[in-house]
Order: sequence, then structure tokens, then C-alpha cells
Amino acid sequence: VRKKRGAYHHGQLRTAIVDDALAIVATDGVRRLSLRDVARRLGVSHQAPYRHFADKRALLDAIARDGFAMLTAALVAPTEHAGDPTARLIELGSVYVEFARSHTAHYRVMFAEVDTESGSPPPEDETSSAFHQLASAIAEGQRQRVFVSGPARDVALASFAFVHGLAMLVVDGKLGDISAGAIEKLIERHVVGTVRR
Amino acid sequence: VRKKRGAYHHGQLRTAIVDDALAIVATDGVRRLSLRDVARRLGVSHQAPYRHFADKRALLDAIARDGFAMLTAALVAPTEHAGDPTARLIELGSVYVEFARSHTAHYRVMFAEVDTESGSPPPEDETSSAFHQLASAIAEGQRQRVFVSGPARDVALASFAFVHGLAMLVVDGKLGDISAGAIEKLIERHVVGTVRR
DNA sequence: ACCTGAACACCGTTCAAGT
DNA sequence: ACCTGAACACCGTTCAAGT
Repeated sequence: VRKKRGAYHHGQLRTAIVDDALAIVATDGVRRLSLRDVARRLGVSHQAPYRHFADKRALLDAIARDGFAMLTAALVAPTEHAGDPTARLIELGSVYVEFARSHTAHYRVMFAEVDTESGSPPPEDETSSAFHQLASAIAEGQRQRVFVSGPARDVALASFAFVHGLAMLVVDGKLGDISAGAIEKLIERHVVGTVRR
Repeated sequence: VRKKRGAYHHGQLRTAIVDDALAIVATDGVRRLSLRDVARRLGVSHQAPYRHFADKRALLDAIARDGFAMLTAALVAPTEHAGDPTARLIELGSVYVEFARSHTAHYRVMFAEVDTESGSPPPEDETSSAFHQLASAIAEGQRQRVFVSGPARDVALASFAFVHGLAMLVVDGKLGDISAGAIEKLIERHVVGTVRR
């Protein structure tokens, strides 16, 4: 979305900035993202982005929020397996890892090092949305007595760590180009082995 | 290790730089690490670090290498359970996550975004050392017929993703101050459920 | 060997304008 | 409203020295 020299973005600038930032993150990583570079690539002055984002952090936060919203939406969608907790949990895990694979830039920003401002409060833990999807699917399985008993939170923790670990490996390219089917098998094995009774 | 104005570090500078960088990473994160800041804190000129490291990347690489070496050493150590694959695999996992907890700065640098230079070859995958510890423990369990059959690599992949996911959550403080015992229980559950026959 | 200081090309961010 | 250009304090990195 390169604009003519001197032209205006007419309200599209915000979107253009986010899209270009995502492109940079996808190819070069979060570290290489620079507001000035984005502005340059879009043909606007390096101050223009500040009309839409208070600072660089705000841009990253917006991208992370988008990512969490997309992920949550993707996890809520598959209600087909509402009656079968095992199938549902496997699907949730697969959707989670597939999200990381298909939205690498978003996932990187979502889990990029958080600002460790010693004074700042834990930012309302946005991971929790995805986490609660897992937890509630697990609670349902426990209600139906097909899942192990014990605190749903602890069981969900194990499942979350597992899919998050897989997602990190995928995003970092450590798994080569493993197939979605292979990932689903790993998740199925996990669910059947450690969650189901 | 602050030196007197004008004094020399007499060969200690390299160590001092690494230590100070680790301190900064531990409190402020990798993103906030700056060579100039380290030099300033150590009372040397901002060019001094270049005597010991070709560039910032080289400093981070050195820290990552140290971390991988320490982790490998920690994983090799516990041969006590050499005869019991289940106990050994649980211990390997616990040691892995405990390393992330007690060496947060190292772990952050080890798994900080790798430079995605499109041309650069995969850097001899240093994760593989830790990974192979798991894989060989798993292969031994398969030999004794107490672990599930199938490619040791795939089974190891699941275990690695699980402990790596746990480690990431610990390092990012998403698990609060979960006890080492609670983590060991999660790992035990994973091993017993998805690795053991 | 190890250190210094000036210099260059970059950043993020702010300010005072321009249309 | 949305954009521009100059300015400031930072970075990483290089160069030409100093002891």
C-alpha cells in the first residue's frame, strides 16, 4: 500500500502500518521492526505513525490484541464436537498450533518478551482467554467422567504448556515443515494419554 | 564489577561484560540490552566491548552457547536413574524446567528470536543437544520395552515440546511461583501417560 | 593488548508548524 | 484531521589514535 509522494492516507494509514509491521515481523522478526522504517516504506514521514499509535509499544500491543482476538475466535468456532470432550480438546489444540503456523507474525508479537517494568501489574493475562477455552473443555470432560479428575486448572496447564511448546517450535521453524496431520497426532496422543481417564 | 576511572580491566572485561549483560537481561529483558549501557555501567568506553565481541550478536551468541553448555551438563549429570527409563525421563524434564527457572537470563537469550537472515543456514541446531538427551532416554526405554514403540524422534518431540512450553511459561512468569514439586508432577503425568506403554 | 574519542548512520520521541 | 521537518537523546559500529 505505497502512496504517492505527498498524498494522504485518508484514514487507511493505521491499517497500512499494522499490515506493514506484520510483514516485517514475518520476514525479519520483531527485533527488526522500526517505526521509522515502516513510515519510510509507506511513503509518509516518520512522525505520521504517532497520529495512530502513542508509541512503538502501542503498535505492538494493538497487534498482540488483534492476535489474541483472532485466536479466541478460532478456538470458540468449533462447537461441532461439543458433545465429545476428547475430540473437542484435540481440535482445540490443533487449532491453537495451526494458528501459530498460519499467523506467525501475530504469534511472535503476542509472545514476544513482555515489558518487565518492575512496577507494572500483570496485564490482565490475555493468554487466559485461550487458556480458559482449554480449561472449560476439560471441565466438561470431567463432568462427563471421561477425563481424569483433579483441578481443571492443573490439567489445562499441562495441555496449554504442550500446545504452546509445539507452537513455539513451529514458529521458530525448529520442526521443519511438519504436517498438520503429524501435529494433530501428537496432540491426540497427549490428550488420550494424560487427560482422558 | 565497577572499575576505577582510567583503570584497566586486565582481562576481566569479557567476564564483566557477560555478567552485566545477564543482569540486564534478567531484570529488563533481552530487548533492553545495550552494549553502550553495559560499557557505561562498567566504566569503560563504549568501544571497549568490541575488543571481546565482534558485535552485539556475538555477545548474545556467547551467552546462548554458555547456556546450552550448562543445560547439557545439567542433563547429563543424573545417571543415577540410568536403569529406570521412566524415572530418568521425569528427572530430565524436571532438570530442564528447573534450568529455565534458575537461569532465566540464559534461557531467554537461548530462545530469543533467532536472526532470520534468509540466507543463513540453520545454526547447527543447538537445541538438539538437550533434545538428544531426551531422545536417547526414550530410546533406552523402548529397548527395555517399558515405553511406547514408534520413532524415538517423534516421542521425544512431544516431550521436548512439553518441557519447553513449561519452561517458556515459567520464564515469562505466567505460572506465578509454582513449586518445583508441582512441575515434577506435571512432567510425571506426561511421561506416564504418553511415553510409558 | 587494551583502552579512548570522534564520527556516521540509524532509532524512538517531541515540538512547532503546515494543509 | 492528518501530515511535515527540525531537533534531541539514544544505539550499533567503525576509524584513527593513545598507553
